[in-house]
Amino acid sequence: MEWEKGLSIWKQIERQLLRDIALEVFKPGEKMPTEMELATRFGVNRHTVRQAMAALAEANVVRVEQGRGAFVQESVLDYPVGNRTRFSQIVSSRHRMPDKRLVSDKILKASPTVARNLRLKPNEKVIEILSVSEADGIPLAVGQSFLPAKRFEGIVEIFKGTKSLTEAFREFGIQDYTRKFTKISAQLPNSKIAGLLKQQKSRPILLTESVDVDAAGAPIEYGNTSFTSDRVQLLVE
Amino acid sequence: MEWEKGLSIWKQIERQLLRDIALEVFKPGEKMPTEMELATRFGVNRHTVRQAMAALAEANVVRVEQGRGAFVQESVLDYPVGNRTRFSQIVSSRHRMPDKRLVSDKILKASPTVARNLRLKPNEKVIEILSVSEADGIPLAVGQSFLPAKRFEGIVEIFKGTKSLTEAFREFGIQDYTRKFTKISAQLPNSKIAGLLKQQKSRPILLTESVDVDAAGAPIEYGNTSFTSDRVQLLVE
DNA sequence: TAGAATTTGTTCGTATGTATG
DNA sequence: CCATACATACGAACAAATTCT
Repeated sequence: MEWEKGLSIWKQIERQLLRDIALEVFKPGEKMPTEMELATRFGVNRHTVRQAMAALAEANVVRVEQGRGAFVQESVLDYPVGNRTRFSQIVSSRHRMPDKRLVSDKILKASPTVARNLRLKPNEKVIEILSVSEADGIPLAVGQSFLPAKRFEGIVEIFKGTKSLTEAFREFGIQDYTRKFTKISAQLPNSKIAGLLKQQKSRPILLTESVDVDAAGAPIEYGNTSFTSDRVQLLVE
Repeated sequence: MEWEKGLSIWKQIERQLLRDIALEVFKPGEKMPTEMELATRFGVNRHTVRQAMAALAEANVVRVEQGRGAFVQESVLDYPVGNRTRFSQIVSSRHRMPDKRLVSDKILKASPTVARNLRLKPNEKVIEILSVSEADGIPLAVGQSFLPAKRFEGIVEIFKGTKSLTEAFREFGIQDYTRKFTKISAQLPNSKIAGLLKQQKSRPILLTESVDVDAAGAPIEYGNTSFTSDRVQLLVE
């Protein structure tokens, strides 16, 4: 590579790498060449490459993981958190194919937390639905939803067909519902969640805990959603 | 320990540990005894203790880290994210002593991101303020704020006295301001942030990116805040 | 910074009790 | 009474992450 005068070499390497990423020579999510490989390719010292990479990492273009390498950051999806959040609308408005895949469902007794949030008596029956939300086949979130079993008997069958809880609720006469609150925390995923999200166990997740209520204010869903922090960020407006 | 009939041993151990935590025999944030220690103390197999611990971890009472041990979860502070979030009000309303400590401040040229969010021309001067927010002397968040230097010349001195940006803004004639948006992501902290938050580098942080605007809609602050995910969760209502 | 020690995580296997039909 | 399934409990060995020396 020819060095341009008056511009530091690491800046020029940074620019070149930025071009390569823009042109998808290195694709989002993929591993970049090692620092040594890049150093030989550019004919410079490894530290010069490191300076360029540090700038890219600072600008959030790549993500460097000790012992594993550097990875091109995927473009993050802004996921609005509000009182009328609907997954399919959000994703398709970004020109991506949404899909919500049912992983498992069962009927069980409400734990104290679930009972409190759904305003049920302890040990009342609830439906637990585990699902994975994807865009273009890439998992974005894993949701664990709890619904009062008495009120929503048979909802799982409808959900399987429509792949949307909003639609399924409509079948039960709920035209509209709103988000009562959303609590957001950051955690490291357990093996199950990491597997479903197809991500490293060492990468953090955004965990939301939320309650949806019907027009009358009665809780209809309590859920935890685990978002991949590499591909999603939450947006409050 | 005497085993009660008709109740599985791991359930009884779970109850006992829960009592110990409630009575602060094991205090929030502290390390629990190792599984082996507990197993000998209760006179059972390590697996039996693990089952009890798994239940406590599931209920979010403890947090288990491979190679390190189990820790009692600290009570988390609900930090509201809205368009009128004020740090000192939030913390003191929870009966805790808020403090915002200035770490550093400098004047520098706006990076592209900063310029875009503050609606400045690239390379215009901005004030960068790095601060740590604490409650009862425990760090909760590290904030990096950028303000237009031209408009807020000398604000750092006022901030040093009042320890509140809200107050400092008032000195500049800004009676009221609102949050335009907040973007939330999860990351692992770099060494600097981890050090300021006094937390492990392997524990994730909640990172918010936000812009505040004055009554006329002009951006007055662009900032990134890193919250300890162990002691804070964000709340959207 | 290399290796030993510590601690939790996972996977075998075995045995026992309990509920169900 | 028997067969089956499931949860409980113990034991041993090894993997993986972290801390100590």
